[in-house]
Amino acid sequence: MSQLSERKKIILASVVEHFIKTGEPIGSKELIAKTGLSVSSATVRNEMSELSALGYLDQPHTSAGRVPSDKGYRYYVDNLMHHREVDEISKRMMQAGIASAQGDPEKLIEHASEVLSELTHYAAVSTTPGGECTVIRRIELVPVSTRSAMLVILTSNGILKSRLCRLETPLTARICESFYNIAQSTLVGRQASEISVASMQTVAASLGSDVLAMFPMLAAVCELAQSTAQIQILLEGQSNLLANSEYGDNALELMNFLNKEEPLNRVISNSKGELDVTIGNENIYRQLEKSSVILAKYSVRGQDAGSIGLIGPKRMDYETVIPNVRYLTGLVGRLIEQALEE
Amino acid sequence: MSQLSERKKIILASVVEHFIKTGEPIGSKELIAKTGLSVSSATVRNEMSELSALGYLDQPHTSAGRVPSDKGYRYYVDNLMHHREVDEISKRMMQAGIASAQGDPEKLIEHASEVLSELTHYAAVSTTPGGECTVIRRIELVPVSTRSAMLVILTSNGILKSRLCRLETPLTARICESFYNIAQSTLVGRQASEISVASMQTVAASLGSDVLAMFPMLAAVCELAQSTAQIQILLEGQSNLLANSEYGDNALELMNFLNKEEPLNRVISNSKGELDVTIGNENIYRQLEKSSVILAKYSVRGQDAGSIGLIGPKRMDYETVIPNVRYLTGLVGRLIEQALEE
DNA sequence: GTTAGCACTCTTGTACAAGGAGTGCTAAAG
DNA sequence: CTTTAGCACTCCTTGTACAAGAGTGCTAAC
Repeated sequence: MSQLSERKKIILASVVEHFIKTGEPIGSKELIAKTGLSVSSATVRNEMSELSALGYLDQPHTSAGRVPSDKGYRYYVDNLMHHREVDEISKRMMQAGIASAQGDPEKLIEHASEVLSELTHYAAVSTTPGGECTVIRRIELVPVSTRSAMLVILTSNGILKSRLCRLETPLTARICESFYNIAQSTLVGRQASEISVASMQTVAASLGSDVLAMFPMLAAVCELAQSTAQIQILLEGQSNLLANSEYGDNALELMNFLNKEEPLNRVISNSKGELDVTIGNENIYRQLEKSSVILAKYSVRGQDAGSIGLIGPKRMDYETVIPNVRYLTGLVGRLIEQALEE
Repeated sequence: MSQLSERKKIILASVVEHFIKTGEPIGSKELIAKTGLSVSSATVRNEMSELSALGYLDQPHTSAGRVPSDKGYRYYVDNLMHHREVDEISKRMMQAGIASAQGDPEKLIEHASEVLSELTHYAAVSTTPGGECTVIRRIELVPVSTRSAMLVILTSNGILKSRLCRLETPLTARICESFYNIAQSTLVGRQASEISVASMQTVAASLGSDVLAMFPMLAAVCELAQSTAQIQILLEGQSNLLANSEYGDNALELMNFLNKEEPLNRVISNSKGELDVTIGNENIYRQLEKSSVILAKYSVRGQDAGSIGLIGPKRMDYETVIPNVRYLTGLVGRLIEQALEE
């Protein structure tokens, strides 16, 4: 299947690159001018005809030039494309863009998405670290007034969240201490996702008369724990997609699709390897049939922590964009690790 | 200037309402059918002709029907429109949408924007509370390990922010205490926006040899204070705008405009009254010439705290949308106040 | 295997006519 | 002075026709 003649490879690569650059089909004559092949246009036509028969090229209509099919893009990405070095300016931009958010992993990912979409002019998607492996590391309760307190929670992957908590009854020292005991014994060291309303009820049952005073705090800690476990999906720079004329009237449909949590979640979790490119109809959703999705995982301490990627038209500039995404995930992983050092 | 005959008012209102509903111009004949006016089409034509001369109506071309001009919309909004009651379902949706975020004013505003854009199918903009009047209410430092600590900051308007802070030297009890003293004496009670790198340097100067150990914390507290003072601008549901065909090719331009912080900021801060409608070219930016902006302020304890509003095509459904926005700002203000009660 | 030549196909742009919707004006009626 | 019928006029839209241009596929010769 990957046994294309050298010449076919040159022709296929040329069609893909031309289409990526211009968005226009290319004909046999123009292709010769571009590649410098020393054969006649008829020969190229024969080759293109075979490439069409093999499914690598499409024709918008009988007498237009050729454009790459999904299979053509796939072959290009897997076998023909050069992986460019990330240029210094882009590296700087990425570093500068996320440096300000060190110490807060969620902000870090947000900034990373922003800078990536700005750099590439496509839409960036990403997931914050979290999920199953998030463990509660620390819980603090700080009284603010007699009827309110700040609750702070820190997780193993460096996520820090806090919220104000209003109380039904005055906060006594005894209640405070009791809360600390509970936090220490039944919450710290646990997976954040385990801490549900149900598990709180077991705790509450053992409290006797303090249950009323404690209730708002337990509810708040529960909510807070869940929000740290919750992986957030970020979408940045969607408006970049509008500049791509291939979407035309489908732009609205695509936007609506991207703004729905659940399918987007499935798209992201569907990616397999370290870096994964999904082209057109390879996507599980019809709404992405005109798009390519590039997704790379960032890892923290050797574990997959989340993904950062791009969504754009199939004629994305793969050669420069893929290295960018790869570089960025590396950078993000390292920065999160740094923040976690003891 | 507002002295239009009753009949002219009926006609103007009818043109506006028809255009809001259908997006199409309306002619004299169809207008009679719609309004039930018992005059001939020629009479209506004369009236329309005068309304055009007065600048309330436009003609896309000589032989099309009439559409409202900016001035026509203005007259409609100011004098002709009915203010509908907010229906129960919408009220419920708004309440439900923001209830889950009580206790965190920023989340509250975010959810409010989401629910508003969902409800109206326009783009929602909003600003979080903050700005000049934000006063630091409380600062806490919680050691996590020898080399890191959590820093928590609470403001007068209920915003609670925290971040992890990495230290150069081990955290001793003395350093902790020293930090508390500084926080208590020079930070708490101050306006958050006053706390700049410069003001920190004055503090640092008085520290002697502890300055090195203290530096990361001071930098962090400074950054945190500034981020609480910083008003955030939220934009939600931009993709709703794509469904409005009047934008056509300008959709991209509009989106790009809306995604820039600074001009959007100016648009919002430009609103005057309690609730402000800006139509088409009344906007200070050309990019909004095809849009209307509705902005309402929410207030906390009698002070303006921020704005929530909508951006949509000029043919927005003002009658239902304006009451919605007004209701929502009321709700938001009350909820923030509740969270602040001692 | 390669190439020149040619008929064929399909898109794009222009031109033009027919049809329709709506106006503005005039002159007569209320 | 207001209202109305009537009519010519304008402009958009739709459909058709036609020519130009680009590119292909095929055939036959090299």
